[in-house]
Amino acid sequence: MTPRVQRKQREHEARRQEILSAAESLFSKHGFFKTSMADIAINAQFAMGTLYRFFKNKEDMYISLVESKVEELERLVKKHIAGESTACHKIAAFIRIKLDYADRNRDFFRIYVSEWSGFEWTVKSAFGERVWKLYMAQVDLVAELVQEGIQNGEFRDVASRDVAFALHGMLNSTMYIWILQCPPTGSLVEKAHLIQNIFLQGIAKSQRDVKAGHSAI
Amino acid sequence: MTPRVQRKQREHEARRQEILSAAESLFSKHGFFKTSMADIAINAQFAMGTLYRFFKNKEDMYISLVESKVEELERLVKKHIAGESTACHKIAAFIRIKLDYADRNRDFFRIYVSEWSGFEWTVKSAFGERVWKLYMAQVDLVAELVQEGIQNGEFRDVASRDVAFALHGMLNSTMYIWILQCPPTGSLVEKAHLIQNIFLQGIAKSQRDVKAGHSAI
Amino acid sequence: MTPRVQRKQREHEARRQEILSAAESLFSKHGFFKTSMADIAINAQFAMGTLYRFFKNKEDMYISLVESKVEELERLVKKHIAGESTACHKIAAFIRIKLDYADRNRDFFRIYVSEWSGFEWTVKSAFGERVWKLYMAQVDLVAELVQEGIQNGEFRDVASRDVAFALHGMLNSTMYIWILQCPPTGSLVEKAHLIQNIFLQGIAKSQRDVKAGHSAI
Amino acid sequence: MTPRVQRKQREHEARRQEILSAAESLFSKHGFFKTSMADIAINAQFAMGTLYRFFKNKEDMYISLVESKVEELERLVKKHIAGESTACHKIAAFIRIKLDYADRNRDFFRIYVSEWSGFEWTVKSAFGERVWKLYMAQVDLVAELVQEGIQNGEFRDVASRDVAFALHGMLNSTMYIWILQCPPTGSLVEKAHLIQNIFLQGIAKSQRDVKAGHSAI
DNA sequence: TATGAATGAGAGTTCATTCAT
DNA sequence: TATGAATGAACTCTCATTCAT
Repeated sequence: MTPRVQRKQREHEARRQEILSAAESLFSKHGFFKTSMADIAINAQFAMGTLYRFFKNKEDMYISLVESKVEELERLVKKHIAGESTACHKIAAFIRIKLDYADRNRDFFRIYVSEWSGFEWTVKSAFGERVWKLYMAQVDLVAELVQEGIQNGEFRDVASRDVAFALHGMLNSTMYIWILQCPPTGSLVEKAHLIQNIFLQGIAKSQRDVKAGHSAI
Repeated sequence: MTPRVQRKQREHEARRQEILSAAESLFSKHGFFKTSMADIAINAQFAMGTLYRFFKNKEDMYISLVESKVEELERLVKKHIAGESTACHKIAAFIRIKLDYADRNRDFFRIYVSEWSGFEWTVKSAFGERVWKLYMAQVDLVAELVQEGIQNGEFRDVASRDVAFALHGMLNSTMYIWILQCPPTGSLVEKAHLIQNIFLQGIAKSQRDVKAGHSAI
Repeated sequence: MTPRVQRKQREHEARRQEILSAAESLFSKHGFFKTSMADIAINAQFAMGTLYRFFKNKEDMYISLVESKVEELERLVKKHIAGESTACHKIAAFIRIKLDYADRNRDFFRIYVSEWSGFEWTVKSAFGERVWKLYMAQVDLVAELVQEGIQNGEFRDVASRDVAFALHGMLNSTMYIWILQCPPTGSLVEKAHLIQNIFLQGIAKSQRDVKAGHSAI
Repeated sequence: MTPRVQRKQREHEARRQEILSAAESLFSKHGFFKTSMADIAINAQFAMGTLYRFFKNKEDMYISLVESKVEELERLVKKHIAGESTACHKIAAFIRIKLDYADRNRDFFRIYVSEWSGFEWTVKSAFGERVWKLYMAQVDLVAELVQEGIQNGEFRDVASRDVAFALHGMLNSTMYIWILQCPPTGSLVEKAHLIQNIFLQGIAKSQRDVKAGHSAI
């Protein structure tokens, strides 16, 4: 009986992915609110009722979608960082991987970016919290790498968490404008060098501090 | 008769602001879709029909709100930048002013940040385009300052527009997490130095290029 | 003081007519429900509140409009019929006058025709009854003429009221299609002969009865 | 599976008819605008949303209602006319059938008559055009019969289309007053003879033309 | 007396979710 | 287990009418 059960589970998972895939395409095009369950059902070629066998409700489906992708990204990031030696290289790898992943998951990242700096209703709701934690895990990962670099003497003494947020912002906005381009020009990974340079030089041990912006506003 | 008409106009404008203020508070808390016109009417202490004397529809109200604030910000930015000499100082001022403005307009910036990297439906719609242009004007302003700095020899030769986007991303994400804090700790302007340092050092003429992240992913 | 009061009354009546004229144009174009009081106010160049000084409400205005025109028509009809000798000639005059009046009051007759075989809500309502009675007065007038003709031996013995309704139907449908023509071709009075001929020959003393339509349906 | 699908379709059609029936009753009593979708839903014993599974919107429902009935009438008319020999008999049959149908579809004909000489908004709208064409098809049918009669020497040389309109007007107004009677007295078909006589004698080859109504108005 | 901004009930329509089949 | 018709609350927006000025 076990192999039978296994097959069932595999099929279940396959269906779930089909639904998520249809949802991803629609959410990315129209956003959460302008996408209806009926649309998703039609796109996924399932009956509306069936969607509710896989997801508690629309919000759950949305969160599950984001969650699964962010988890995949997290796995990728961790795997590649492990192979790098210095904090500098690790962060460079992080930047590269994230942009590459966005490159290959345009639809999803349209959602991701909106979401990241987006819907408070999500952040606050019980479900949203799950995604929020995943986001924070990424920020914390970078923050740790920065900390590591500070201790190694690679970077100067900066507020690691703030700096981590700044990096995420740079990545998001870079991804964002690239995603908005209707026929995407070039690949997103090409931008990796720029971000790496700004960020790593920006927090590198500097011979002299930048002196700017001291007049009251 | 003219003074009478003037008073009417003043009162009209005052009411409009009351409505926008109520809308700002609600949109910032619940987002565009989860805020109903009825909610706004109650909050603004007007009848629902009255809202439609001031705004064509819900979207128009939302866009008007964003537009007016972004325009105000733009005016502030331009005014303060004019007083600075080098590109470096100008950008530093830009960073400081934007964070300070967010500091003083928490509700609005919750909307702003969501919006910025957000709703495609807004970007695409006729109204949204107006706001989108204002956003882009800000990006272009920074891009020009960067260009100026490159020519002055303050910065190295970077893609000014990409770099401008990166800065906006940093600012947005910094503002975002600060805004999310429920009892806001400290002031947002305190973060200005960090952003200034990362960004300006990040694009400064470097004695040595950063060498990182060349392994294939 | 009396002349002053008279002038006031004259002015009042003039304003009333201006409003009715604006209303006529709009009601005829869009119908009762699709015409708003705001539209009428703008068209009449009065403030909305002013309309309510002249008419109790929208329905009252509508009914007043129909009433005044139908009364005018009734006066015209009575005046011209008085000059004719036989029932035949009187009915012919009736037909001619009505078509001529429609010819010169296109806007109104668009309303009239809709109304005649139209809104039961009007017929049933307290106001509608006033108009309904005016309509019936016209039918009764024709019925009396027919009766007169029967007694004179001009017409055969028909149910005068039913026949009167039939004539009104013919007139209305003839007016209706003519009114619908967007650039009106020819004049409506030209159709008078046809109607006169059909109707008067139709109820004339016939040498032989029409034999038709006796099979069960 | 086919029988199952068939049953579903039957049930679907049955529900559609239930809704149309409720709508017919309400539209006929209160007219299009004074009948709300909520009223119809309650009367049809369905939820409001359900109505929209069967009809795109309120207008579509209304038009569908009129259309289906008018089409049924058209089929009936064509069937019965086919069995008659002379133009005279055919027109007599047309009159009889239409009055009989109105007799048996009081509610609907209250709508029909209003509609016929009524709502321009309907005539102009995309949907209304469909109904308008059906009306015109009926007029054209009669016009052709008249033409036939003229060529056969049954009728004198009249403008067939104008005459067809006149007949429709007679029928409509006859139906109209009968429908308005609150407890209906007698049957409507009884009036058929009168209309037949007036119309057929009215356009019959006359030994002498009617001479009337030549004085200027 | 004339104004027109304010009102708020009520309209048509949508859509996440349920449940009998 | 899968279905999709049915649900009905909630939405945005309209407009006849009122009333303070």
